[in-house]
Amino acid sequence: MEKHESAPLDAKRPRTERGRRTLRKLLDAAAIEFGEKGFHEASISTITARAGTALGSFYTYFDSKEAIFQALVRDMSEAVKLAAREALDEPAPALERERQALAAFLRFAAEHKEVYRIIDEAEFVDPESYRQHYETTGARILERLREGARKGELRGDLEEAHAWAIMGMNVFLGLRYAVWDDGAMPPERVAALANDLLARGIARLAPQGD
Amino acid sequence: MEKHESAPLDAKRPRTERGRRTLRKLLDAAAIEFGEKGFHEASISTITARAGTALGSFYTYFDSKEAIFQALVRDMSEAVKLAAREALDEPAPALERERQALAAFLRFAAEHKEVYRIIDEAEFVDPESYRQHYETTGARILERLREGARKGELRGDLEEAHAWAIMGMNVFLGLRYAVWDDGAMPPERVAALANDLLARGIARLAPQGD
DNA sequence: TTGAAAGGTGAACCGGGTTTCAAGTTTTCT
DNA sequence: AGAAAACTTGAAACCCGGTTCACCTTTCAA
Repeated sequence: MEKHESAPLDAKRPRTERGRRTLRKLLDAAAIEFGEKGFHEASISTITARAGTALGSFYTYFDSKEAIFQALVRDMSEAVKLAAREALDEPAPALERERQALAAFLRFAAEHKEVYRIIDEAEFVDPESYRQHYETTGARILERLREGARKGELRGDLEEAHAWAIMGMNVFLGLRYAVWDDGAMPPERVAALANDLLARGIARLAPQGD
Repeated sequence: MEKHESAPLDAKRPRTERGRRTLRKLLDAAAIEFGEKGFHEASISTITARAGTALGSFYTYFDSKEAIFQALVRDMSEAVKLAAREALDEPAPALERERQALAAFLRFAAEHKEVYRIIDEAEFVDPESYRQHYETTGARILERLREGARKGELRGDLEEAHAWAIMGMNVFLGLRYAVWDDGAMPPERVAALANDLLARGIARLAPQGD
């Protein structure tokens, strides 16, 4: 079986248990380093120092600084996805699910601020991964909305833009109340507020549907 | 795009008409350069080349690459604010105003993608300015919501988090439909969809207000 | 047991971009 | 007009971190 060049790691995949451990250490160290300092301020020598390996070892696993950043972004995008999936295990009414999803996201963001920062910085360091992350996330939200519509709980005319609106809401609330001001407002309260906005809108008296 | 620098430029303010022109040329060139390449890839020598001045002249006006970036972010934050204010001149129902504000923002973002990119990158290059931009913007939205509540058009329990939710919505819709996919959907349509979400929520049947 | 492949090491290389500077030019002020 | 202040210039100093490389150690499979 040949290696497709889809992921840059293919050529450099560790073949050994020791190798896998080192790769993991590098990734973990990079998450901390990039999370704390951002891409530019971060240095590979600091990453290897944190990981407790030699500078040269870095290049056994990654072709460049960009490469490890990309690997990290995809890793984390996956982690976020999994965290969300877990929080949505049990079936529930559509709106309730959105509330749970946001609450879970807020808790996750508060707990892993680096993740937040790194994915955001991907907009500039690795635009393709950034785009992919949000397109995937948006698609998952839209899927939930459609399911809600199917069950008759949500409006039937919801489309991609609605999913993006919800996603943007969630991301900004995460930035403000989980990353910047962790603890000012409990995730549950923020999620409840946002969910209520989603459910009723902000108008004084809800008008009839058309 | 006026400048009322408070801090770092004071020592370096131009005293002369010629100086003012050069400063302006540098700022304009920097907007293009940073917008196209991002902070990292951008280089001061390219900026001065674009501006048609010598490399050394740069340091007559700015202490560092970071300094000009910061000046730019504040300049643009101001520009966005002004564009929004213009679009909101005439009084209108609260919800209608939000629709207009979003439509104006989308048009502005499509027309000035660099602005969008630069402000976003400030999260990493100049966090303080970034924070300030969004806190100010959020405060203005909240102010509009409160006014709407005062007039009896909006719910009375709207708070900062609601403003941030709306802001996040707007920003993400701007990223998706103005910056990435300009023209896929006209600003007016996106704004109408989002506004409708704001007005009614996404539930199938709108429940009563409190 | 042993050779080959995988992994580890860190000093040195290297390029490129920021920043400095000393000398020139233009503008302003008296 | 004359001198000081403002501004310009671009070559070169400086800095710094990414990347390479030749050699060493560990793991693995036959």
